[in-house]
Amino acid sequence: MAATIGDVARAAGVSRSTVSYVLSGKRAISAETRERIEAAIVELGFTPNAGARALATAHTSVLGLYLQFQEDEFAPAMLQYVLPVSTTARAHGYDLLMVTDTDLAGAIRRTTASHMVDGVVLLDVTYDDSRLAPLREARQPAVLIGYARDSAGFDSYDLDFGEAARMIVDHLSERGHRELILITPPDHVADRGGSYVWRFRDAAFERAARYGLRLTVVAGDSRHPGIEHALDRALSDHPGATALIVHNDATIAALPRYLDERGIRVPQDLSVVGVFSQEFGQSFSLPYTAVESLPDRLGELAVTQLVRRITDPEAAGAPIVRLIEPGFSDRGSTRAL
Amino acid sequence: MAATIGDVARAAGVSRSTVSYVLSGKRAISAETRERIEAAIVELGFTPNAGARALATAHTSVLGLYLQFQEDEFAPAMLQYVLPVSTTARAHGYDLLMVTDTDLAGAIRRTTASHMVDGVVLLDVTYDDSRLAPLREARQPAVLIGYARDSAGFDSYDLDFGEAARMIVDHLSERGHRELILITPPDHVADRGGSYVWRFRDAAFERAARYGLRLTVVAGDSRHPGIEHALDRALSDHPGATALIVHNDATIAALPRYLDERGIRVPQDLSVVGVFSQEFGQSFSLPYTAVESLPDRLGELAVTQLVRRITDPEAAGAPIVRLIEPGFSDRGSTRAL
DNA sequence: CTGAAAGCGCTTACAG
DNA sequence: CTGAAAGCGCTTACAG
Repeated sequence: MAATIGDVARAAGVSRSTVSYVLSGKRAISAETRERIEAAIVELGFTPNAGARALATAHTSVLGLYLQFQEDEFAPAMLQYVLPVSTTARAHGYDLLMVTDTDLAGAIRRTTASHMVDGVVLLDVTYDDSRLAPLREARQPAVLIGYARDSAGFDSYDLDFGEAARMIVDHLSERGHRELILITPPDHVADRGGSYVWRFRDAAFERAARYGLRLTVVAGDSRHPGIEHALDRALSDHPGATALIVHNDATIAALPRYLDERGIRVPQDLSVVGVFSQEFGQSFSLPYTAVESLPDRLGELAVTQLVRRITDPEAAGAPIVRLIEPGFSDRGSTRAL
Repeated sequence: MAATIGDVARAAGVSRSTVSYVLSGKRAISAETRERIEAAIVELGFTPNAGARALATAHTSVLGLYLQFQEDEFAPAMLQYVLPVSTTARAHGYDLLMVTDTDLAGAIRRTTASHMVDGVVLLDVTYDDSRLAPLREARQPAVLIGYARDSAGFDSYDLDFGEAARMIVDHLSERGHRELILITPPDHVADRGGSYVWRFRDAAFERAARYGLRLTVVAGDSRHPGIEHALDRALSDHPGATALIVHNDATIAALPRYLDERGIRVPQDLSVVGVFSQEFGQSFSLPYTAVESLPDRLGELAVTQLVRRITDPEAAGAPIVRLIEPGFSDRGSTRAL
């Protein structure tokens, strides 16, 4: 069987506590003793047992990442958040328990109550998220990626979708556009509490009104051919529109082909601005100017804050609600009129 | 603090072992005693501590899922495997530790040696995979998704890419095509040991030769505009080709738009067959007939076998190398000549 | 600078 | 049908 700390102690001729202190560095050890112990560790291939350590210290060095894949959502967008969370967690010495149960609230209860994780990262948070209740019962701190009505007790990070909308409307207004179409995520996303839908939309309306622009909103779809139908409807009902704002992953991914098929040239016939990340744009070869959604940055900030709250709750202070300013990437898909 | 088994025992007026046996069901307990204990469990909100349980039983009910995101690979394809692995693991009572360290071999060593996981799922396995060495040292069983030169000691599951190629060539041959183009994954994928590249290609060649068909192979790219260049080259160098076989995620995802732009109609001007999963086809709205890569099935089979090997090594028998027959989904993108 | 011992919260032979 | 006790492999006050 695998070597234990006792085996190492015996081989090095010291007590188990001394081995433990060499491992943790929590007390001064003489050079010779340390060397003997380190040699024994290497020799025996000793690695501390994680369960034993967790039991003794009451922490696991594991973070829980909870996410669900909605049947009606566009899956490829999700992965962008998983990787930076994982990478940042490791950079801080944490591993990641990835939980995708259908009953996420139950899974949160189960994994936090059994002390499998030191902290929780909740992805794709909705406005009245049912997963927050079990999270409030948990002993572990949590960070939300997304925006909830009541995030009391949790740090939360999200893109500033209001600002994203304003940036786009400003950009189009400056370029002389007076009639805009906005494709939003499908209605069921808003119904489910995806607040980015209305935060973006309301800000776009407000800004358009300020400039006296006409803004038409059409809910997109997440599946073919609903995507194309929504676009057809939007464009044929508003032949005067000169710019299309797309706040919908599935639609923007399908857009290049759609426009090619309809013979609509960008930006000559129509200006296009999207909301998506650098990487998403790359995966789908999207040639559109975009407000960038920065999943890397959100993931990193969220995990870093969570780790701070785990390791030094005092220093972490009161919970934060942080809205990140989007990036902007001009790919030349908007025309000056 | 959280309730322990001792608190439950005290509340129910029994010993800790009796509580434990109620939990595990490993011995008969009188109805009254059980009821009292169950009431106490609910009352105190008791959930066993996972670390303590792992220490006592030497198993964690956690599987490790190890994967890396190559800079030059097409990320959206990866997620398809993660979800079925996660779902199947939960169905068997296991949680998932998702590990994405750059140094995966080191991460495998670390997580297996510290006994954080009961078993290992390795994704995207290459022909001479450097992660197999640390896996051989591990006490835990492992399952490979992919195909390695020497998978001794591990169960492994992969799509039968040879059969996939034969299915496609047969299909095109039956429909009268005599000159075919095959777009493969980029060279670096094969260089890295992605054996599906040559298993597919060699079988395609062999089959084409049998029928006396002409088959031209062109390595695709994973990024825009290399994707388009490869397609341009392939099509202009072989104007007589009537069918395109695409064994490359990034290329097939970009293909609808590419063909639209070039004014090439499918299947009138060109027949197209791809290799991709149902879900991938859906995400990218791909209108092409395809041999299906069945990530759901592979993930499920792999995890089920891994769990069997963990729980009942005798019954699991000798390690398996299993190549799964692909699905076939005719979307009408091939023409009879 | 180092050791002996208690304790973390479970499970499971051993006894009755 | 149930209990007392040992043990899993660590960490960390307590002592010297």
